[in-house]
Amino acid sequence: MPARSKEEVVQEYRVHSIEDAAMRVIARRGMSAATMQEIAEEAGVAKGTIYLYFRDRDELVDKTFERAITALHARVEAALGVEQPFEEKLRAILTAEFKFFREHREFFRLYISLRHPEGRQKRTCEPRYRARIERMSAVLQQAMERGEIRRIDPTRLALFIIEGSDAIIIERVLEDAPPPEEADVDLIAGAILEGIRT
Amino acid sequence: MPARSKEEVVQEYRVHSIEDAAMRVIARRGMSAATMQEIAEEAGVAKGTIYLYFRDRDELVDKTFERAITALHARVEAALGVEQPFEEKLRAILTAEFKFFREHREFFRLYISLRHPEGRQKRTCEPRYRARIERMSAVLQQAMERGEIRRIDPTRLALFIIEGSDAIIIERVLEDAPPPEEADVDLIAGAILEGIRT
DNA sequence: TCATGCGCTGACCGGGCGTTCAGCGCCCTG
DNA sequence: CAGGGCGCTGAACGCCCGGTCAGCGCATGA
Repeated sequence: MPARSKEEVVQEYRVHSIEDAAMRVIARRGMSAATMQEIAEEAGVAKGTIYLYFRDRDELVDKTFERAITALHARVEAALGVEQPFEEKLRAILTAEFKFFREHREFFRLYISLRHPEGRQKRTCEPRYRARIERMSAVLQQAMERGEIRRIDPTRLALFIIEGSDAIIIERVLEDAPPPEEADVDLIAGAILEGIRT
Repeated sequence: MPARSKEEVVQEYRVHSIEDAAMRVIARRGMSAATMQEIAEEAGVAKGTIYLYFRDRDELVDKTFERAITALHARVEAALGVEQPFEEKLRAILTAEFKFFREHREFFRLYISLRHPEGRQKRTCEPRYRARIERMSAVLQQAMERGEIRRIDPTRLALFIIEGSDAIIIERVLEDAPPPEEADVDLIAGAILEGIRT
């Protein structure tokens, strides 16, 4: 039983094509230099067509970000087991994020641009980013309650870990031949768990 | 003996006024929404006047960033003693950066925007940012040679620490009543030196 | 095969912004 | 006090880009 009519399938296909095109153009031109014209060309449609599926440029960018970061959240959530020691959870999160950005290299610039929104454009983007922090914060808090890690302001700590890791993830995206993922996961997990003092 | 003539003094004053105005406007509007018109009004001059002192918008933004980040580097350098244990160096760097961004709150948005440049605009900005990483990397490397901290890829580690700290610094700028600076310095230094495992 | 309409197109519009430059007035000098 | 030039001004210019819409052609169904 096809719950979705043929029209809906076509519609969804178009929407996704355009979002994918937007992501690629933003990745290579940057957020502010990405024009509707170029996005349309990249998607193989006319400029006007985009406006049949998205109200305006903001909505297109918003929805594109939304879809990607929802996928990222899902990936992280799927990697997290229920009864896992903290170290495994941390490594699972990092590994999931590394893998996600390896498979979606085009996403990184959109992500960079929308973490700290400039003008308006905070409808969906910034809350979604904050949700990443809050998720990590919750994991940290749970580990503190279990006595696995020291008691430290979990939100601050989450911010520190996420942004530090993101910096390494972005660096990897820009590198021609990044080191193996386990090496960077070990580096981060080791530094944050054991500290760097000898 | 005035090495600088009156004209030079006036010129420098104008240049600085305009740069300061640019920084304030970028802080409140965001990089892409900051117009030459508004920067001119903020500086109390006509739009055309800006072009007597800067070739174009890019040069203005560039020079503004340059001046601020040079001041930041100087502040960090001044805070670093020669023969200091690593922990003190790390705390000195963090404290200097916290203090700098507290006194130059307007700088943070320019800093965010130019860390990862979009189009061209990499003449001075990105290298200056990389220099921050390299400076931290050098401090880490020295500490490794002295056996104060474990041997870990110093550039990666520097990236992790700087970006993690920057995230907290930016968070503080956006907070109405941030916690005492020592609290956040302790958090970062503690987490990175001793780790968070109990 | 023809009529219908729906989805797509892309030329066009309007506004905004960076950049220019002709002129104005103030200061400095003789 | 008169003349000149230098620094500043802001109206005007042109480009660029987001957004629109009249019309075209293809698929569909009779």
